[in-house]
Amino acid sequence: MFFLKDLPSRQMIERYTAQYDVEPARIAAGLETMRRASVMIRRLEAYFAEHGLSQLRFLFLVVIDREPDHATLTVGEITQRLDVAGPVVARTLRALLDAGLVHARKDARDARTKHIGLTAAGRARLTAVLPGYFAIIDAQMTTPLDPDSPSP
Amino acid sequence: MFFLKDLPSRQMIERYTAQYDVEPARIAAGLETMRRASVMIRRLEAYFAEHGLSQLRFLFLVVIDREPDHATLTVGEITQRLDVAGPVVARTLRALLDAGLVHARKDARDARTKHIGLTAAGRARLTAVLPGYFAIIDAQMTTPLDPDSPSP
DNA sequence: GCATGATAGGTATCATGATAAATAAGTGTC
DNA sequence: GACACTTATTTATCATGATACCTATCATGC
Repeated sequence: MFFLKDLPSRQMIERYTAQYDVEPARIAAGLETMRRASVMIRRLEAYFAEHGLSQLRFLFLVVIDREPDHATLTVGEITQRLDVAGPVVARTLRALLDAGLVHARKDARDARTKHIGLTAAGRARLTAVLPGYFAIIDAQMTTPLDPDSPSP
Repeated sequence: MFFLKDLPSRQMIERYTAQYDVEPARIAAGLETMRRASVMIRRLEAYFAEHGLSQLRFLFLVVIDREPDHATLTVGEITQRLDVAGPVVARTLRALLDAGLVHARKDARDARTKHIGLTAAGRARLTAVLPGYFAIIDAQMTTPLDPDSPSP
Protein backbone atom coordinates (compact mmCIF):
# COMPACT_ATOMS: atom_id res chain seq x y z
CA MET A 1 0.00 0.00 0.00
CA PHE A 2 1.01 3.59 -0.50
CA PHE A 3 0.31 5.82 2.45
CA LEU A 4 2.05 9.09 1.86
CA LYS A 5 -0.55 11.68 2.75
CA ASP A 6 0.83 14.67 0.89
CA LEU A 7 2.15 13.65 -2.46
CA PRO A 8 5.28 15.46 -3.50
CA SER A 9 4.65 18.56 -5.57
CA ARG A 10 5.56 18.55 -9.23
CA GLN A 11 8.56 20.71 -8.37
CA MET A 12 9.78 18.25 -5.80
CA ILE A 13 9.38 15.38 -8.25
CA GLU A 14 11.33 17.29 -10.84
CA ARG A 15 14.05 17.99 -8.34
CA TYR A 16 14.17 14.34 -7.34
CA THR A 17 14.04 12.98 -10.88
CA ALA A 18 16.27 15.55 -12.54
CA GLN A 19 19.23 13.22 -12.52
CA TYR A 20 17.40 10.20 -13.79
CA ASP A 21 15.97 9.35 -17.15
CA VAL A 22 12.27 9.40 -16.36
CA GLU A 23 9.31 11.58 -17.18
CA PRO A 24 8.20 13.59 -14.11
CA ALA A 25 4.61 13.66 -15.29
CA ARG A 26 4.47 9.89 -15.36
CA ILE A 27 5.94 9.67 -11.88
CA ALA A 28 3.34 12.12 -10.62
CA ALA A 29 0.61 10.10 -12.29
CA GLY A 30 1.96 6.89 -10.80
CA LEU A 31 2.08 8.28 -7.29
CA GLU A 32 -1.44 9.60 -7.68
CA THR A 33 -2.66 6.25 -8.94
CA MET A 34 -1.13 4.43 -5.99
CA ARG A 35 -2.43 6.91 -3.48
CA ARG A 36 -5.94 6.98 -4.83
CA ALA A 37 -6.09 3.21 -5.08
CA SER A 38 -4.73 2.75 -1.56
CA VAL A 39 -7.37 5.00 -0.08
CA MET A 40 -10.08 3.35 -2.14
CA ILE A 41 -8.95 -0.14 -1.19
CA ARG A 42 -8.85 0.73 2.48
CA ARG A 43 -12.32 2.15 2.20
CA LEU A 44 -13.57 -0.97 0.46
CA GLU A 45 -11.96 -3.31 2.97
CA ALA A 46 -13.74 -1.49 5.77
CA TYR A 47 -16.99 -1.84 3.88
CA PHE A 48 -16.45 -5.52 3.24
CA ALA A 49 -15.53 -6.12 6.86
CA GLU A 50 -18.95 -4.80 7.85
CA HIS A 51 -20.43 -7.55 5.71
CA GLY A 52 -18.24 -10.42 6.85
CA LEU A 53 -16.13 -10.30 3.72
CA SER A 54 -12.85 -8.91 2.46
CA GLN A 55 -11.99 -7.65 -0.98
CA LEU A 56 -10.39 -10.98 -1.82
CA ARG A 57 -13.35 -13.00 -0.55
CA PHE A 58 -15.63 -10.79 -2.55
CA LEU A 59 -13.59 -11.23 -5.72
CA PHE A 60 -13.49 -14.96 -5.05
CA LEU A 61 -17.29 -14.99 -5.16
CA VAL A 62 -17.34 -12.71 -8.19
CA VAL A 63 -15.13 -14.89 -10.35
CA ILE A 64 -17.36 -17.88 -9.68
CA ASP A 65 -20.49 -15.87 -10.25
CA ARG A 66 -19.42 -14.33 -13.51
CA GLU A 67 -18.36 -17.60 -15.12
CA PRO A 68 -20.60 -17.94 -18.17
CA ASP A 69 -20.37 -21.67 -18.89
CA HIS A 70 -20.13 -23.47 -15.56
CA ALA A 71 -21.67 -22.88 -12.19
CA THR A 72 -18.44 -24.04 -10.54
CA LEU A 73 -14.71 -23.51 -10.86
CA THR A 74 -11.82 -25.61 -9.63
CA VAL A 75 -9.50 -24.14 -7.04
CA GLY A 76 -6.82 -23.91 -9.69
CA GLU A 77 -9.07 -21.96 -12.04
CA ILE A 78 -9.92 -19.56 -9.24
CA THR A 79 -6.23 -19.16 -8.48
CA GLN A 80 -5.55 -18.28 -12.12
CA ARG A 81 -8.27 -15.65 -12.24
CA LEU A 82 -7.26 -14.02 -8.98
CA ASP A 83 -3.55 -13.65 -9.30
CA VAL A 84 -2.79 -14.36 -5.68
CA ALA A 85 -0.64 -17.22 -4.51
CA GLY A 86 -2.20 -20.63 -3.99
CA PRO A 87 -2.02 -20.62 -0.20
CA VAL A 88 -4.00 -17.41 -0.03
CA VAL A 89 -6.70 -18.96 -2.16
CA ALA A 90 -6.72 -22.06 0.05
CA ARG A 91 -7.18 -20.01 3.20
CA THR A 92 -9.86 -17.85 1.61
CA LEU A 93 -11.67 -20.94 0.40
CA ARG A 94 -11.67 -22.33 3.90
CA ALA A 95 -13.13 -19.10 5.28
CA LEU A 96 -15.87 -19.02 2.65
CA LEU A 97 -16.72 -22.67 3.22
CA ASP A 98 -16.92 -22.06 6.96
CA ALA A 99 -19.17 -19.08 6.29
CA GLY A 100 -21.38 -21.23 4.06
CA LEU A 101 -21.00 -18.93 1.07
CA VAL A 102 -19.52 -21.56 -1.26
CA HIS A 103 -19.69 -25.32 -1.50
CA ALA A 104 -17.09 -27.82 -2.69
CA ARG A 105 -17.67 -30.99 -4.69
CA LYS A 106 -15.01 -33.58 -5.44
CA ASP A 107 -14.23 -34.34 -9.04
CA ALA A 108 -15.42 -37.73 -10.21
CA ARG A 109 -12.30 -38.55 -12.21
CA ASP A 110 -9.46 -36.64 -10.52
CA ALA A 111 -9.44 -36.97 -6.76
CA ARG A 112 -7.09 -33.99 -6.45
CA THR A 113 -9.56 -31.58 -7.94
CA LYS A 114 -12.42 -29.78 -6.22
CA HIS A 115 -15.20 -27.85 -7.88
CA ILE A 116 -16.31 -24.76 -6.01
CA GLY A 117 -19.70 -23.14 -6.47
CA LEU A 118 -21.75 -20.44 -4.84
CA THR A 119 -24.40 -21.40 -2.31
CA ALA A 120 -27.66 -19.51 -2.20
CA ALA A 121 -26.25 -17.61 0.74
CA GLY A 122 -23.15 -16.75 -1.25
CA ARG A 123 -25.15 -15.43 -4.15
CA ALA A 124 -27.33 -13.46 -1.75
CA ARG A 125 -24.32 -11.96 -0.01
CA LEU A 126 -22.87 -10.94 -3.35
CA THR A 127 -26.09 -9.26 -4.36
CA ALA A 128 -26.34 -7.49 -1.04
CA VAL A 129 -22.82 -6.12 -1.25
CA LEU A 130 -22.62 -5.03 -4.87
CA PRO A 131 -24.53 -1.73 -4.71
CA GLY A 132 -22.35 -0.40 -1.87
CA TYR A 133 -19.27 -1.59 -3.68
CA PHE A 134 -20.07 0.39 -6.79
CA ALA A 135 -21.16 3.37 -4.76
CA ILE A 136 -17.83 3.52 -2.94
CA ILE A 137 -15.79 3.20 -6.12
CA ASP A 138 -17.90 5.84 -7.80
CA ALA A 139 -17.55 8.18 -4.82
CA GLN A 140 -13.81 7.66 -4.52
CA MET A 141 -13.26 8.33 -8.20
CA THR A 142 -15.14 11.61 -8.02
CA THR A 143 -13.43 12.81 -4.84
CA PRO A 144 -10.29 14.92 -5.06
CA LEU A 145 -7.22 13.13 -3.87
CA ASP A 146 -6.50 15.16 -0.74
CA PRO A 147 -9.69 15.21 1.30
CA ASP A 148 -7.83 15.87 4.53
CA SER A 149 -4.43 17.36 4.02
CA PRO A 150 -4.58 20.40 6.26
CA SER A 151 -1.06 21.58 5.45
CA PRO A 152 -0.71 23.41 8.77
CA MET B 1 -5.12 -5.03 -2.59
CA PHE B 2 -7.02 -5.76 -5.76
CA PHE B 3 -6.02 -8.94 -7.50
CA LEU B 4 -8.56 -9.67 -10.15
CA LYS B 5 -6.49 -10.56 -13.18
CA ASP B 6 -9.02 -9.95 -15.89
CA LEU B 7 -11.02 -6.87 -15.19
CA PRO B 8 -14.65 -7.13 -16.15
CA SER B 9 -15.43 -5.88 -19.63
CA ARG B 10 -17.36 -2.67 -20.04
CA GLN B 11 -20.38 -4.76 -21.00
CA MET B 12 -20.15 -6.77 -17.81
CA ILE B 13 -19.86 -3.62 -15.74
CA GLU B 14 -22.89 -2.18 -17.43
CA ARG B 15 -24.81 -5.35 -16.79
CA TYR B 16 -23.77 -5.31 -13.14
CA THR B 17 -24.37 -1.61 -12.60
CA ALA B 18 -27.52 -1.27 -14.64
CA GLN B 19 -29.74 -1.39 -11.57
CA TYR B 20 -27.70 1.05 -9.53
CA ASP B 21 -27.18 4.74 -9.84
CA VAL B 22 -23.54 4.87 -10.86
CA GLU B 23 -21.59 5.76 -13.95
CA PRO B 24 -20.12 2.60 -15.56
CA ALA B 25 -17.18 4.54 -16.94
CA ARG B 26 -16.18 5.65 -13.46
CA ILE B 27 -16.44 2.11 -12.15
CA ALA B 28 -14.26 0.89 -14.98
CA ALA B 29 -11.74 3.63 -14.24
CA GLY B 30 -11.79 2.79 -10.53
CA LEU B 31 -11.16 -0.90 -11.12
CA GLU B 32 -8.34 -0.05 -13.49
CA THR B 33 -6.80 2.31 -10.98
CA MET B 34 -6.89 -0.32 -8.25
CA ARG B 35 -5.54 -3.03 -10.49
CA ARG B 36 -2.71 -0.94 -11.87
CA ALA B 37 -1.76 0.33 -8.42
CA SER B 38 -1.84 -3.16 -6.91
CA VAL B 39 0.50 -4.52 -9.53
CA MET B 40 2.78 -1.50 -9.19
CA ILE B 41 2.85 -1.73 -5.42
CA ARG B 42 3.65 -5.42 -5.50
CA ARG B 43 6.44 -4.72 -7.93
CA LEU B 44 7.81 -1.95 -5.72
CA GLU B 45 7.62 -4.05 -2.56
CA ALA B 46 9.68 -6.74 -4.26
CA TYR B 47 12.20 -4.11 -5.29
CA PHE B 48 12.39 -2.65 -1.80
CA ALA B 49 12.75 -6.10 -0.26
CA GLU B 50 15.90 -6.57 -2.34
CA HIS B 51 17.29 -3.48 -0.63
CA GLY B 52 16.27 -4.32 2.92
CA LEU B 53 13.34 -1.91 2.84
CA SER B 54 9.61 -1.88 2.28
CA GLN B 55 7.48 0.81 0.72
CA LEU B 56 6.54 2.10 4.15
CA ARG B 57 10.13 2.14 5.39
CA PHE B 58 11.12 3.96 2.26
CA LEU B 59 8.39 6.57 2.68
CA PHE B 60 9.38 6.93 6.32
CA LEU B 61 12.87 7.90 5.19
CA VAL B 62 11.48 10.15 2.46
CA VAL B 63 9.30 12.25 4.74
CA ILE B 64 12.27 12.94 6.99
CA ASP B 65 14.53 13.65 4.06
CA ARG B 66 12.20 16.04 2.33
CA GLU B 67 11.53 18.18 5.38
CA PRO B 68 12.78 21.65 4.45
CA ASP B 69 13.26 23.24 7.85
CA HIS B 70 14.45 20.57 10.24
CA ALA B 71 16.74 17.61 9.88
CA THR B 72 14.51 15.65 12.23
CA LEU B 73 10.84 14.92 12.80
CA THR B 74 9.04 13.68 15.86
CA VAL B 75 7.31 10.32 15.71
CA GLY B 76 3.98 12.10 15.78
CA GLU B 77 4.90 14.31 12.83
CA ILE B 78 5.95 11.24 10.88
CA THR B 79 2.66 9.56 11.76
CA GLN B 80 0.75 12.58 10.44
CA ARG B 81 2.60 12.57 7.15
CA LEU B 82 2.21 8.86 6.57
CA ASP B 83 -1.37 8.09 7.08
CA VAL B 84 -0.85 4.78 8.83
CA ALA B 85 -1.80 3.99 12.40
CA GLY B 86 0.61 4.75 15.23
CA PRO B 87 1.56 1.15 15.98
CA VAL B 88 2.67 0.62 12.40
CA VAL B 89 4.89 3.66 12.64
CA ALA B 90 6.31 2.42 15.95
CA ARG B 91 7.21 -0.94 14.49
CA THR B 92 8.69 0.59 11.38
CA LEU B 93 10.74 2.98 13.48
CA ARG B 94 12.11 0.07 15.45
CA ALA B 95 13.10 -1.73 12.27
CA LEU B 96 14.83 1.35 10.85
CA LEU B 97 16.66 1.99 14.12
CA ASP B 98 17.84 -1.63 14.20
CA ALA B 99 19.00 -1.26 10.60
CA GLY B 100 20.90 1.90 11.53
CA LEU B 101 19.10 3.99 8.92
CA VAL B 102 17.66 6.52 11.37
CA HIS B 103 18.63 7.79 14.80
CA ALA B 104 16.47 8.94 17.69
CA ARG B 105 17.18 11.80 20.07
CA LYS B 106 15.14 12.60 23.15
CA ASP B 107 13.57 16.00 23.39
CA ALA B 108 15.19 18.25 25.96
CA ARG B 109 11.95 19.64 27.30
CA ASP B 110 9.36 16.91 26.76
CA ALA B 111 10.47 13.45 27.78
CA ARG B 112 7.65 11.85 25.81
CA THR B 113 8.88 13.17 22.50
CA LYS B 114 11.54 11.67 20.25
CA HIS B 115 13.19 13.38 17.30
CA ILE B 116 14.02 11.07 14.43
CA GLY B 117 16.65 11.86 11.83
CA LEU B 118 18.39 10.09 8.98
CA THR B 119 21.81 8.60 9.56
CA ALA B 120 24.43 8.77 6.85
CA ALA B 121 23.55 5.17 6.04
CA GLY B 122 19.89 6.11 5.81
CA ARG B 123 20.57 8.93 3.41
CA ALA B 124 22.81 6.66 1.37
CA ARG B 125 20.17 3.94 1.21
CA LEU B 126 17.61 6.44 0.04
CA THR B 127 19.92 7.70 -2.67
CA ALA B 128 20.70 4.17 -3.76
CA VAL B 129 17.07 3.19 -4.02
CA LEU B 130 15.53 6.24 -5.68
CA PRO B 131 16.56 5.65 -9.31
CA GLY B 132 15.10 2.15 -9.35
CA TYR B 133 11.97 3.42 -7.65
CA PHE B 134 11.31 5.99 -10.35
CA ALA B 135 12.23 3.55 -13.06
CA ILE B 136 9.67 1.02 -11.85
CA ILE B 137 6.89 3.60 -11.56
CA ASP B 138 7.73 4.96 -14.98
CA ALA B 139 7.73 1.48 -16.48
CA GLN B 140 4.48 0.45 -14.82
CA MET B 141 2.72 3.57 -15.99
CA THR B 142 3.74 2.98 -19.59
CA THR B 143 2.84 -0.72 -19.59
CA PRO B 144 -0.62 -1.84 -20.66
CA LEU B 145 -2.65 -3.21 -17.80
CA ASP B 146 -2.82 -6.85 -18.88
CA PRO B 147 0.74 -8.00 -19.52
CA ASP B 148 -0.14 -11.63 -18.86
CA SER B 149 -3.81 -12.40 -19.25
CA PRO B 150 -3.77 -15.31 -21.65
CA SER B 151 -7.55 -15.74 -21.81
CA PRO B 152 -7.28 -19.42 -22.71
C1' DG C 1 1.47 19.32 45.59
C1' DC C 2 -1.67 16.28 43.70
C1' DA C 3 -5.91 14.50 41.20
C1' DT C 4 -7.61 14.82 36.29
C1' DG C 5 -7.35 14.80 31.79
C1' DA C 6 -4.78 15.19 27.48
C1' DT C 7 -0.79 13.83 24.60
C1' DA C 8 3.32 10.89 22.84
C1' DG C 9 4.38 6.67 22.09
C1' DG C 10 4.28 1.61 22.67
C1' DT C 11 2.60 -3.51 23.30
C1' DA C 12 -0.59 -7.24 22.10
C1' DT C 13 -3.22 -9.45 18.86
C1' DC C 14 -5.62 -10.24 14.44
C1' DA C 15 -6.33 -10.56 9.18
C1' DT C 16 -4.11 -10.67 4.78
C1' DG C 17 -0.63 -11.63 1.16
C1' DA C 18 4.04 -13.76 0.51
C1' DT C 19 7.36 -17.84 0.13
C1' DA C 20 8.90 -22.51 1.10
C1' DA C 21 7.92 -26.92 1.53
C1' DA C 22 4.77 -30.89 2.27
C1' DT C 23 0.97 -34.15 0.94
C1' DA C 24 -1.29 -36.55 -2.38
C1' DA C 25 -3.00 -38.05 -6.65
C1' DG C 26 -2.35 -38.43 -11.61
C1' DT C 27 0.81 -39.58 -15.78
C1' DG C 28 4.15 -41.58 -18.01
C1' DT C 29 8.61 -44.75 -18.84
C1' DC C 30 11.24 -48.53 -18.62
C1' DG D 1 4.41 -52.46 -11.84
C1' DA D 2 8.04 -49.51 -9.64
C1' DC D 3 10.47 -44.88 -10.33
C1' DA D 4 10.49 -40.47 -11.69
C1' DC D 5 7.67 -36.31 -12.96
C1' DT D 6 4.04 -33.24 -12.95
C1' DT D 7 -0.26 -31.20 -11.05
C1' DA D 8 -3.63 -29.84 -7.27
C1' DT D 9 -4.04 -28.30 -3.00
C1' DT D 10 -2.60 -27.57 1.77
C1' DT D 11 0.36 -26.58 5.98
C1' DA D 12 3.83 -23.65 8.18
C1' DT D 13 5.86 -19.36 8.79
C1' DC D 14 6.85 -14.42 7.99
C1' DA D 15 5.96 -9.25 7.04
C1' DT D 16 2.59 -5.62 7.01
C1' DG D 17 -1.48 -2.80 8.29
C1' DA D 18 -5.50 -2.73 11.54
C1' DT D 19 -7.77 -2.14 16.20
C1' DA D 20 -7.82 -2.12 21.13
C1' DC D 21 -5.63 -1.12 25.00
C1' DC D 22 -1.64 0.26 28.00
C1' DT D 23 2.31 3.38 29.93
C1' DA D 24 4.55 7.51 30.71
C1' DT D 25 4.79 12.29 30.79
C1' DC D 26 2.94 16.84 30.62
C1' DA D 27 -0.60 20.58 31.83
C1' DT D 28 -4.26 22.42 34.88
C1' DG D 29 -7.42 23.27 38.61
C1' DC D 30 -8.03 23.10 43.09
